Amino acid sequence: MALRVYNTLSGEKETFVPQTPGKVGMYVCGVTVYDYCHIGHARANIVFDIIFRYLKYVGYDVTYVRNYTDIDDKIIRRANQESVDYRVIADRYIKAFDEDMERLGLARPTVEPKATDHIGGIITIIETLMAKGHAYQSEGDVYYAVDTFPEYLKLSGRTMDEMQAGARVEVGEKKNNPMDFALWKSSKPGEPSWDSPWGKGRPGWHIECSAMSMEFLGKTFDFHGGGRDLIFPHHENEIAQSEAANGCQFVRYWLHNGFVNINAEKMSKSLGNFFTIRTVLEKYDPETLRFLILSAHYRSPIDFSDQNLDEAQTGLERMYTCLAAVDDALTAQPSSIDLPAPETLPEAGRELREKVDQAIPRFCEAMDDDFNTALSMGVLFETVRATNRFLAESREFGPLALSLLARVRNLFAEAGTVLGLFNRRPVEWLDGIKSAKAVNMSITPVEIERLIAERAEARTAKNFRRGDEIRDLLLAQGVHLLDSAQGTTWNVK
RNA sequence: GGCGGCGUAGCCAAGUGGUAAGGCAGAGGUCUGCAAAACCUUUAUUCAGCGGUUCAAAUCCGCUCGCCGCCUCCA
Repeated sequence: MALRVYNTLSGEKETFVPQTPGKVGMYVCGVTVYDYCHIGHARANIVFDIIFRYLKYVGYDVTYVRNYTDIDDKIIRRANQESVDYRVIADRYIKAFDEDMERLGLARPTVEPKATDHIGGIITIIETLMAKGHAYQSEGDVYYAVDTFPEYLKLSGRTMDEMQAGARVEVGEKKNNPMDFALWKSSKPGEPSWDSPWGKGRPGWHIECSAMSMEFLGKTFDFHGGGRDLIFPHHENEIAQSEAANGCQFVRYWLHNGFVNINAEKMSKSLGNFFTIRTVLEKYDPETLRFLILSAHYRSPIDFSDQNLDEAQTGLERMYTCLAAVDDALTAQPSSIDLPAPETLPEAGRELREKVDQAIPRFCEAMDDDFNTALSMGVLFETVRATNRFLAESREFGPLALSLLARVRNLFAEAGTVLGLFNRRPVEWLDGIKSAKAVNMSITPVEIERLIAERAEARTAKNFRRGDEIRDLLLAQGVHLLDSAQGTTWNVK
């Protein structure tokens, strides 16, 4: 089954054929580093992290480039506000971004270039564009003349007329056409600047991506990704620059992720309705956030709320609880060889074996269909149910059963390398969730343990009334007791 | 105003022509001294509404209603 991806350029799902067999070049627009990242950034980065991981998983040699935009108006403004060099701001938020992505469990891209390290390449492209008549100088600035590129707006599928109809047309006296955009901006005194054939200045926003992608991936490469909101103008302008300069196709498959919404509205800085990644991670586990993001298709909008995060956590707990039980069965078994002779699997076992046999193929089939993570997680949940059933119906496990459970464990580990989940030992993850919940309780774990001990004595003495009193008392505090043959443990509701 | 997308159970969500995955929540049951977890059963004759095409539509077409996005920095 071949990988099929939705290409924004064609508006259709297409079978992916790499430019060079066995290799993939992929560029994703990173962040402008002037503030902490919010959940929208988390989604974009997680989505492309999964795509990166899956491409590697199916055997491609992937070169993944994700840039930092470290020079920009907003960075300069922020630097002025704090009266520091722009570099201080850029470096601070690059560090913050790296920390956030690390906590979210993102795989490191192959290259993470900074715009300011590629000024030379940027200038070269602008010179080429000027030489070819696609750009013109105007009062120290250099603009791209969109009229010279007939295919302009092919990505967003609109026409110049449609774009301008009703749109606020800012009259840029410096521009020949209001739709023209800056390739190079002259700098005001005191602003960061680089020398160029057009005087001191800095690059426009779009040109850096053309320069960096060409540097690391060549003139034509396979995937270019980013949020939907980058389609216009950013990606449209990148196409105009790169294709006009190089005279060949820029990107073969354009991928765009959907937004994170708050109450059905786009989360954004300008609306002020955003949550930073670090704020969310104070309360929720990184894998929980990842789970929530993976539970919807990457192109659909996703609503962000505590309720959705809570549900995601419950769902992940279900998976981890199952894996913990599998680990238990796998390690708690006597290693002696005098286990029951070659057993035949009970019905639940045969059903599980069937699920296990199909799990990875079905998982891949889902991922092959434009990275359908929501469907792929459905496959995992079905495996969880079959596993739990088998566990619940088996008293003891023979070699056949144990090898089946080991396969369950392996398939989750395998799917986990693609989804970026199940990185922790199940019991550890569950303990982490438990203690996070316990923070909000009015009772300490020590007290809970003491009450459990008292209850155990009462129960031994068949004093169930006292035992139940203690259970109810703890329940009132949100503590559930779990009795088992091994003793009593507790969990937080 | 122009262009585009979406509307699937109480909630989240997959499904783009063949008769509705999965998760959460709910109900009943098994297990348990009682619970919890787990398991079993159950919860949309129906996919915003109305019409059309087809042997067959949530899936294609048209219209209506509602929500959202882009057209300006934005993941």
